[in-house]
Amino acid sequence: MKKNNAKAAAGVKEIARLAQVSIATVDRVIHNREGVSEKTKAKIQAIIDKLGYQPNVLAQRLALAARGTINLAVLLPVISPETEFWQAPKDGINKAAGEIRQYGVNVTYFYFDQNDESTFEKQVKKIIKARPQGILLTPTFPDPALQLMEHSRREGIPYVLINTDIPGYDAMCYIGPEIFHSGYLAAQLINYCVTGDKKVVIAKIAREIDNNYAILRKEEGFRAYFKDHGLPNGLLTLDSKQTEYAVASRKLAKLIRQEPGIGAIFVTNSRVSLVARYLEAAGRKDIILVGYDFTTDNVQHLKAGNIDFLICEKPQEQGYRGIMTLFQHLVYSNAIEKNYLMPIDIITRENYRFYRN
Amino acid sequence: MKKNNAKAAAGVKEIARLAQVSIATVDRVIHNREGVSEKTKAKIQAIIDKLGYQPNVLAQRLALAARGTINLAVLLPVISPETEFWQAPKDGINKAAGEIRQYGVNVTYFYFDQNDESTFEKQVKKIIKARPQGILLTPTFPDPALQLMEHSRREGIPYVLINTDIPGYDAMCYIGPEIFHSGYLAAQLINYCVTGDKKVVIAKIAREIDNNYAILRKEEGFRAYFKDHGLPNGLLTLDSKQTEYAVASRKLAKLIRQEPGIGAIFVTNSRVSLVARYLEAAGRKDIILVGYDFTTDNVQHLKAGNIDFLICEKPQEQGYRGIMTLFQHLVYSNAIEKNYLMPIDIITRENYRFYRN
DNA sequence: CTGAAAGCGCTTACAG
DNA sequence: CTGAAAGCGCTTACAG
Repeated sequence: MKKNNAKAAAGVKEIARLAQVSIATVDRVIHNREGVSEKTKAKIQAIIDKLGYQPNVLAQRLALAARGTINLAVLLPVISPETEFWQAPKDGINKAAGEIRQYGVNVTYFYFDQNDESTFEKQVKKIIKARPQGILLTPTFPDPALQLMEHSRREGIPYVLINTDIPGYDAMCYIGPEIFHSGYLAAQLINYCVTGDKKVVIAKIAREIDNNYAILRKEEGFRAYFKDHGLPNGLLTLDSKQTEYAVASRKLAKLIRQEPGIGAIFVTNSRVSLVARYLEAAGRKDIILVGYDFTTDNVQHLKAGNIDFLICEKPQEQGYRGIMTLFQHLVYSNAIEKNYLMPIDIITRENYRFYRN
Repeated sequence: MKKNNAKAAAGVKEIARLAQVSIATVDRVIHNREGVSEKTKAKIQAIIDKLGYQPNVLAQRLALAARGTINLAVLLPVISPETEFWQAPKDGINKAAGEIRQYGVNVTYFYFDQNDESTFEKQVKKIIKARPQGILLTPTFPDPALQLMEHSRREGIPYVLINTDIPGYDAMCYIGPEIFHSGYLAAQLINYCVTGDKKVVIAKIAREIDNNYAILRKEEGFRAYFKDHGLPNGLLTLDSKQTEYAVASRKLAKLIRQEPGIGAIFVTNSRVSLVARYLEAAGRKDIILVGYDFTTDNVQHLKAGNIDFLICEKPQEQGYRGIMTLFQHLVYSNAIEKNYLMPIDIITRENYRFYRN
């Protein structure tokens, strides 16, 4: 029977008593503030070290509550049925905001249209004007995003990127998946499920394919896996810049007609439900389908057996952690971890029930 | 641009001012304590409701720090190379203990030997004698575990079960996986990877197979899947009550020799590394291997390609959450969620790098 | 360079 | 039934 801790931890008062100084002076030493003689400082520091002093975070926060409000800006896509994915990060952000609201933290949302770069630019300008103390964003449009990040760096405003990184740019903090590996993993799963005589399709269904870094990078990872482990009987491509079911399904139908022996389809984003819907309608339960994100539609199709694997990277936690990172940095000067890579979760019909975003 | 919150939240002081009473009386109403006239109570409650008052948790906790120490008892297996799995829950418990230590919470460990029920019984007696305010345990041996739980129920001591539940017993709180589904999922994965002409092996390698509920229940889930979805060419069994490599591998070798056409092996616990080691030595990379837990050995074999899938149920989080549940119940009278089912995570060679226990 | 005092928002004896 | 006051451990003007 071992005790985990013995005596109650000593606080500033006890340190002050031992050093025969006031607690204000102790506080100065603890926070490395100016205006303490070397001698007193050394004496106090020695006692702190000896006692293994750990500040009471509760009391710290409570005392800090006296300080003014902290304003955080959040730049995300508007949430529509088509962008349901973003509800999850938003839920996480709201959860965090709720927890730290009582410490005087304000979270303000700035929404842009994923299909219109100019709305992103407009919101960037608004954020700059609002002068928040911290920023959470997803860099859907790299150019204006870089502009915001550069501005923040100059002004000393911390920011956090979620969901997607900007390749080649040394961002202050990224919280999200290693996208390349995410595609790599998708290929591994398919490789397990499909025999060597089958063809595999990479489907990219998005308005903006060519400058969507996430989609392109997932494809790279996917192709890399097959390059490393031997190719299936063929790697086909399906691109659709129109995201309506009618269009996407027509293209898909054509491809399947022209290319017999398709064993699996990998959809690089949450639009996998469109493909699922088509396969269901066409009665093609034999084709393995892998895609992204724990959205209502997708889970429905997973349940029905139309989707085999969903890959998901805890979007809610990304939002939550992003806000908390900013908060802890601003309030406690905690260092910001440059890269927090999320787990790449595999969801199937048999474990989705227990999944937590 | 929507604001998430407007004015700073009102506190007890403001409520007292508005109701023209003292904050002590406000406090009484907030906590539903005796000794407030109906009239005052109603007046104060109305103001609380109108303001949507939310207590400042920080201040609450800080004030509570004045109260005495809370003692929590933890009943877990001793950690040896063979039971490395338990390091993870312990890490989670230690993490939680560290966070709440400053609020006067003490965590005391009681260790038993997984292969010796009498050590479990002995520790149960010790715990009862120690009179902790809360208990965290894993019911490896159901009988003495039930004894402890019944005792706790009578005494009004909250307890939390982690990792394994006791079937048919209505425990106060269980934090862990739905074990049946865990086996079911394993079967699904194998079903994806193996063609119908192959045989599948269920390997149970443990000193105590017959009264190990977790192992039996996983097997049930595993078999149920194949019953629901059609059987492979044969479902074989490998039991070994000796957990040394020499013995287990000999049995395995014999089975593989006798039964050609084995396509996959499912190991119902973390001993999967023994099988991995054998398959590697025998050069049988063609056999799909599925097992449990993110231990050093297992991850090594995953990396090397000897294990295909590891199923893992966040053991660290189980420990962390278990302690936090007790803490929050004891300090804030938070209700205890009866069942907190952990996600059933799938780990492969391509995503283990990003996994967080 | 140092200290006394007020305050963060809540809880708790204690007094009436 | 109700209130004044002290205290949780820390931070911060302010005074010297």
